[in-house]
Amino acid sequence: MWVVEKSSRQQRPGSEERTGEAVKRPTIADIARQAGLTKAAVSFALNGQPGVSDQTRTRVLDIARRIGWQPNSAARALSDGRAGAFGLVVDRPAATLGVEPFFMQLISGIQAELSGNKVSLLFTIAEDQAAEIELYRSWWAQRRVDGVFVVDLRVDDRRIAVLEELGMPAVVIGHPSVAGSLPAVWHDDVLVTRTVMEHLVALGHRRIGRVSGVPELRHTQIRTEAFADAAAELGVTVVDVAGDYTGDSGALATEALLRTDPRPTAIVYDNDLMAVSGLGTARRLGVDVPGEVSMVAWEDSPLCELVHPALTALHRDVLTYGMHAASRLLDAERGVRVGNVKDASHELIRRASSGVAPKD
Amino acid sequence: MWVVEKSSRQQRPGSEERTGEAVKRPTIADIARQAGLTKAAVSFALNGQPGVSDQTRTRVLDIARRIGWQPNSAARALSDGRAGAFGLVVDRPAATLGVEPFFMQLISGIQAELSGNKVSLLFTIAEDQAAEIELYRSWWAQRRVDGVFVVDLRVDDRRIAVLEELGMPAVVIGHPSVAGSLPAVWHDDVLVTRTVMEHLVALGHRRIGRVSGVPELRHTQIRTEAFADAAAELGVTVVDVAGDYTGDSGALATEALLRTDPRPTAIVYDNDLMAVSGLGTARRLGVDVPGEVSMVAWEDSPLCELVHPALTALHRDVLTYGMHAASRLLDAERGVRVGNVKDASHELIRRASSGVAPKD
DNA sequence: TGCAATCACTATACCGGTTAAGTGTCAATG
DNA sequence: CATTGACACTTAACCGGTATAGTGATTGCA
Repeated sequence: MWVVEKSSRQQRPGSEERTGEAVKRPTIADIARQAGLTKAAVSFALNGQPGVSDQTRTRVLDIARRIGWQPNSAARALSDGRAGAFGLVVDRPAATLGVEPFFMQLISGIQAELSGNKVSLLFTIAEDQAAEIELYRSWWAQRRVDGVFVVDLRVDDRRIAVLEELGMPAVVIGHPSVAGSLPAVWHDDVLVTRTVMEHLVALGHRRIGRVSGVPELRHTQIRTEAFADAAAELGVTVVDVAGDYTGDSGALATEALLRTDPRPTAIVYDNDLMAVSGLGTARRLGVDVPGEVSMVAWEDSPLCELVHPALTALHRDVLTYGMHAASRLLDAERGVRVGNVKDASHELIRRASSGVAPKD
Repeated sequence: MWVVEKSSRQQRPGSEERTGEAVKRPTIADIARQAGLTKAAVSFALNGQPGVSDQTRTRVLDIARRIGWQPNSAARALSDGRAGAFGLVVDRPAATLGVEPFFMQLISGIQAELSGNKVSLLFTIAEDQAAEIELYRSWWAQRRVDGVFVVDLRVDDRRIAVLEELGMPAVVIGHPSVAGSLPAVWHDDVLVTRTVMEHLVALGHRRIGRVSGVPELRHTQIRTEAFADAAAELGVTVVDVAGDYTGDSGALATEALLRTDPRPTAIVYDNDLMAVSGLGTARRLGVDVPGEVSMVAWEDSPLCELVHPALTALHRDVLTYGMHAASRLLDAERGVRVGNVKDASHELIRRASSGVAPKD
């Protein structure tokens, strides 16, 4: 229920032309008139094109600056056939979306790279993958974007084929193995898995629990395999339980793991929220962390430092990740052949939640 | 450091025209040719304009559907003078940004309303308010957006005057008192403050601590005043300490409050993160929650349910909030006189962290 | 001194839509 | 039977940029 109050402002965009100069935005025709030139000459001057004298160019630039001219994006887009914008669509339940700092940081990074290139970012949250694909088709047909960033790769991802079919420039933020012919910016999760496992094994852990993210995501699958491989090589055991990134699932999974016999002496969580929840669950069940069970979160956030004991976590520089993705997409859109980029791996930040394994 | 791998895909947008039909997107000229009509007639048919027979209209629509025509957004924008996009800029340190689900939910809501109207959302994270203002000017000069959503109102907010000067349609998501002539969508924080205070006073609390957000934000100021007023009316004491939404500040503020003598028996936090951190701090100091101190978070999130004891929190429907804001901006942009909208207030969700005040 | 090349522009068309004004055809009407 | 008007279109201009093909004046060189 919402209440409409007193009307306040009169906002009539259509009336701009009538009220005169105040809101009217200048065009190159205005500059041309003031400079006594044609539109073409002004365009040459503004774009550093040859065809005008230095003196004229300076005069044109001065006028442009004085009257605050900026190119009309629609006119330019129509003329040179590029929208000057990239798209990013996320489809995830809103519940898990907001809690993770990942997307905000990613967007910060993307933006940092794009703003210097006068490219904007269209950001949307879609209902499901079908809606996301429809959006791609429609953006492309309408020439609303020049390319897109693809996140949250699925094991069998329908988006890739669609983007390939459309011939739409795109950069995959995720593992190249399911990126088809699209360039990918990615982390080596296999390597990171080894890092975590070695850390835990060095502390004496021999039975390790893992609470995964949703199995449909490709990176979950990759990590699951990597944990199994690392366990085999290091001669230890890994017990997998599937979560879905929510606190609830983290709690349930933790409870299940803590009830197994023998109980794992360490648990790795696929995100910070499940780890925090797992920590609470352990306390509730009277299990000491890290005395009886060590805990590690894959993905760091302020949350990890805030709980007690503070969570050992795998940290990565998402901002830079976003910047790299953006710079790749800029290249791809400009027609540069683009390969995959492997970004720096997650770094293990040791905090209080992981320690030596308890003696039997 | 990042590694460039093998080159993968050849992506040359410029080569589309040469390679032929595969990627070429149809225009109304294509439809006109196939239908044996002029562009104008096709345009009338497509837009439900009079001037063509029903038979012709059907034929045109059939062709359009068959060849997958969608209007070129740039051409339409150039012609009718509207960009078909709104903007949302946030300037906050990335650290506090990501952790709060607020923006993601807000964007979800905005998007839900906009997508039905074929309007896109340009989303950007800016360095500071100056950068944000520059972005507004540039978006407007370039006609990139038809209007913007303004969030995080400051006590003395320079953005309002700029938007008014530009004559740019805008909706303020925040209190009308600093929105100038711009329409606002807002919550009645004064009312909410009373709700919280009455809840706590009913539980016997007479000395209440509050950890505020940054004082530069208008809503912080409003709440601070409201707490003081409510305290006076209810005959209790409120002790304010300023935080900055980070976990660290929440911990410090909590420690400060718990050291005062007499110590407050309840603490209200301006966001969930500081509340969670405060909870941890209390435990660290050996102060029982809610036995010795009750805690309430202003702003609910999965986090609040996840900690122990679960946090009593003020919940609001951010999705709907975003939808209302979007619908207002659509109106404003279309020239409808728009007033302020008061949205439903926060709802107090009672959980384990608040209880009766301890006896002296 | 004559012809070509260069310079600094102008004229014009185009991108893909929308829209005001004009045209030819046919049926209704006085 | 001539006039009117409605209908179903076409013509052409416009939105604000970019790009290509002229054009007149000056300069260079044989």
